[in-house]
Amino acid sequence: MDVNPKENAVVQETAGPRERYRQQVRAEVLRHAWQQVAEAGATALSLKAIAKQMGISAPALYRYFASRDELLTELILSAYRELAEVVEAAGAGVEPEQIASRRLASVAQAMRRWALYNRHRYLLLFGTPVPGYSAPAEATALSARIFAPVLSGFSATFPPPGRPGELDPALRRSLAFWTRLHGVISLEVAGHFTGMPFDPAQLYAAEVHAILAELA
Amino acid sequence: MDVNPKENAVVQETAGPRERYRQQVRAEVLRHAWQQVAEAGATALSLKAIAKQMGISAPALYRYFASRDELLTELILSAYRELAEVVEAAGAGVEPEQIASRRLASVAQAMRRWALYNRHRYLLLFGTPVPGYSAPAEATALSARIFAPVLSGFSATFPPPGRPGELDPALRRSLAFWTRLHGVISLEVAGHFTGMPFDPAQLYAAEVHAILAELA
DNA sequence: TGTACATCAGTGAACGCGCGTTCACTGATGTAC
DNA sequence: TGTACATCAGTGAACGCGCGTTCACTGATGTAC
Repeated sequence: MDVNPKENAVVQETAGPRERYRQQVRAEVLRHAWQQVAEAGATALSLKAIAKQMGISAPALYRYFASRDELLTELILSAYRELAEVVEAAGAGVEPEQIASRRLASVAQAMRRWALYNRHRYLLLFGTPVPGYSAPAEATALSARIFAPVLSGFSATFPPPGRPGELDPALRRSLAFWTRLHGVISLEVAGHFTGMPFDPAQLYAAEVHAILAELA
Repeated sequence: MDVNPKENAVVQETAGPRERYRQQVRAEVLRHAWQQVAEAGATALSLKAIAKQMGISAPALYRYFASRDELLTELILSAYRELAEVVEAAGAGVEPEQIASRRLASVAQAMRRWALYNRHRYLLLFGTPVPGYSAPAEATALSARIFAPVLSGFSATFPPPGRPGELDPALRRSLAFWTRLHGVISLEVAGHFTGMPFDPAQLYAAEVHAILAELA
C-alpha cells in the first residue's frame, strides 16, 4: 500500500492539489459510509456499495482505504472524536464560576442530543460489538477523553479518600452518571421505549436530576 | 409451507413418532443457531452454515423453518421467554413475607447473571437492532412480562398517586431500576469495562443498593 | 515556455467465497385396509 | 399379518446476488529540467 509520510500531519495547509483532491475524495467516501451505517448498521458497511453510490469502480477505493476494516476504524474513531468534542464543548460552554452540577447537567443533555441525532453512530460505539472486529487502541484513549469531564466534575466535590476495597466516591459517581445515562439512551436509541406510556426525555431528566442531587 | 395444526398445542404428549422426530431436529437446529449467534452475533446467523454443521443439505432446513427471519424470530422469542422465566423465578424464590426490596435485589442479581452467561442472547434482545429485521408483536408482550415483577415490587411500596404531567413514582422507579441495571450490564457485556480499574460487580451492587435504598 | 518523465487515480476482469431460496426428485417411514 | 398408498424428510443442482480483494492496465496530472 501507498505510504503517506504526511499521514499524521495537518495536511490542509501545505497540501498540493493532489493531496487536496485526495482529502476531498476520502471525505466523500466517509460521507457515504456514514449514510450506510445510518441506514443498515455497521455490519452492512460495504466498499462495493459505496463505490456504486459514488459512481466509481470498487478497486478505486483502495487508493483511499487499505481495507474495509480500516474504513470501519476510521468511522469509529471519528465518532469517538465527535462525541468527545460535543461533551467537552458542553462542559466548557458553562461559565466557569458555575458549580459542577451545572456543568454535568449540560454534559448529560449534550450526550443525549448527540445520541438521538446520531443513533447509529452511538450504537457503533456502545452497541453490540461488530463481530470479528476489534477496536484500535486509540479508541480507549478517546473513551477516557469523553469520560474526563464527568470525572473532573465529580472530583471537584468529592475529594478522593478511597477506602480500600471500596470504589472511590468520585469514580463511583462518575461511573453511575455514565452508566445510568447510557442505560436510558441506549434503550431509547434501540427503540425499546416506543409505544410505552411515558416520555423518555422526562425519564432522562429525572435520572440526571437524581444523580446530581447527591452533589447539592 | 406445511401447515401444522398442532403448532400451538403442547406437542410432546400426543405426538406420533414423526412429530417427535421433527421436534428433535428443530431443537438441534436451534442449538446450532445459538452457537452461531454466540460466536459471531445475530447478523452472522446463516442457514447454510447451520446445515453444514449438522451435516445436512441447506434446503432440508426449510422443512423446519420457513425462512431465516422465522428462525431469528424463534431465537429472539425464546431468549425473551428464558429471561422472563429467570426473572420470575428470582422473584418467586424469595419468601413471600420478605419485603419488596429483597425480591428486587434477587431479580437484579438474576438479570446480571443471565446476561453474563448469555452475552449474545442479551445483546440480541437489548443491543443494536438487527438491520432490516423487526421484532414480532409477541416480543412486546414478553418485555412486559419481564418488567412486571419489577413494577409490582415498586408498586407494593409506592401507591400510584400520579400527579398529572409527572411520571408515576412506581413506574419512574421501575424504569430507573431497569435502565440503570441495563446501563451497567450492557456496557460490561459489550466489553467496555475491560481494563478499567474497578470491579463491575461492585458497581452493579452499588447501583442496586442505591435504587433500593429509596424503598427502605 | 516547452518537453520528458514520474506519479498516481481510476478501470475492468477476475478470484473465490458465502448467502437465501426454489425446484423437481428420491426414498424411507408411517398408516389404512 | 401383509400390502398399497400417502406423507414427508432430505437431496443435488441451480438461480441470482453481493461481498472483499488482487491484478495488469490506461490515461490524466503535476513536476523537474
